[in-house]
Amino acid sequence: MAVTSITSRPDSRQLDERELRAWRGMLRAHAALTKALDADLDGAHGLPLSSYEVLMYLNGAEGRRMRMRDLAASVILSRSGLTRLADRLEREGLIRRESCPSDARGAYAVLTPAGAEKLAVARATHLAGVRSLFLQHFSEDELDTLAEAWERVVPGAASAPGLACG
Amino acid sequence: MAVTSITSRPDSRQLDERELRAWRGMLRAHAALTKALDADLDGAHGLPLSSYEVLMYLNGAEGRRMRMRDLAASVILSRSGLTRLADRLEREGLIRRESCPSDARGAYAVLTPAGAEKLAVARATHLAGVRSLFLQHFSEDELDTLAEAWERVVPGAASAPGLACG
DNA sequence: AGAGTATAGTTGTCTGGTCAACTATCTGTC
DNA sequence: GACAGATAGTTGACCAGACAACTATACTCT
Repeated sequence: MAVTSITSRPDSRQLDERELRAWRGMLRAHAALTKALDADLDGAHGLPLSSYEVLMYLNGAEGRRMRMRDLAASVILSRSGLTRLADRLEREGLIRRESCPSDARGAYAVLTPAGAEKLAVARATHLAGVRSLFLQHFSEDELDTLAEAWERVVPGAASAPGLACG
Repeated sequence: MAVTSITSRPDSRQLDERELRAWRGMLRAHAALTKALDADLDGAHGLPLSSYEVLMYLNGAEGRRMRMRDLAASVILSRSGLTRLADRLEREGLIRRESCPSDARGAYAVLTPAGAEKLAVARATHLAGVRSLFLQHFSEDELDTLAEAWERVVPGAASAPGLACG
């Protein structure tokens, strides 16, 4: 009588409407959100979302500095991608690089005072955007449910390091 | 797309843990999912996710053809981006362009038999991926809940055209 | 009918990202 | 303590998209 359960859903057929709504909905929502947030941030402060995230992670880190590899993982970028992003931010004076005393291969990205200042100004914009476009649509319980859902899909997704830094 | 009301309430309070888990969780889950799905598809069939989506939409459309602008909106690409993607697909023989009799400015992208064949083969891979990486983690009720959430965030996100085409 | 505006698609140019290769350094094993 | 991988970061080459400009066509209004 076969109300389809998780385990008995056929695997070879097309996605049904329910599945499509959940799946494509996420793709579309993500695209719309990131595009809008990036436009806000870049428009208001000339700071693309990816740059903002670097500053944000650095600001939340011990000594306002992070190893490049960790930073790359945090902002979801390849190491080379982060190298180039860091180049740009360094050129703008928002971060600087420092060599790592305990590992001569390594480098820290360090938030400069100018970078911290920029972040402080941009944060209001970004947080307002995240709230008005995303968070406000959900109750606290629903946010927990969502977080739990992400955790199921990608273990560690919700419980990432660098929390509580905006 | 830009948030125009951001100045009305400059709530720059940090996000709390609950909010961060829900928000960053989505960013991370999305990144991980699309990366994994693209790798699957491209690895198995030399067909990137974006190409797959074009074929999929065409296959589900009336006469296996769509106007370029509609296709661009469906796959979430700029018009120029779609022009270039269509160029590649046409070069591979998976689609062809046809002029539009009712509007001389317009062009159809039409799925070729080779494209339909390619899609048929790749679909199993993609659907299996979407199921194993995403859908299987949720009950039917939860999928409905998710779809409803997307709809709240971006009206129309879940109820997009081109449904029921895999 | 003609003028003015809007739209479809393509193109030039640029940016931001990936991957693979490279150098320098670290670590574990014999 | 030297050698054989691993690992950190950078660089070169390349690619996919975005945006703006352009051409051609369609629509609207008088």
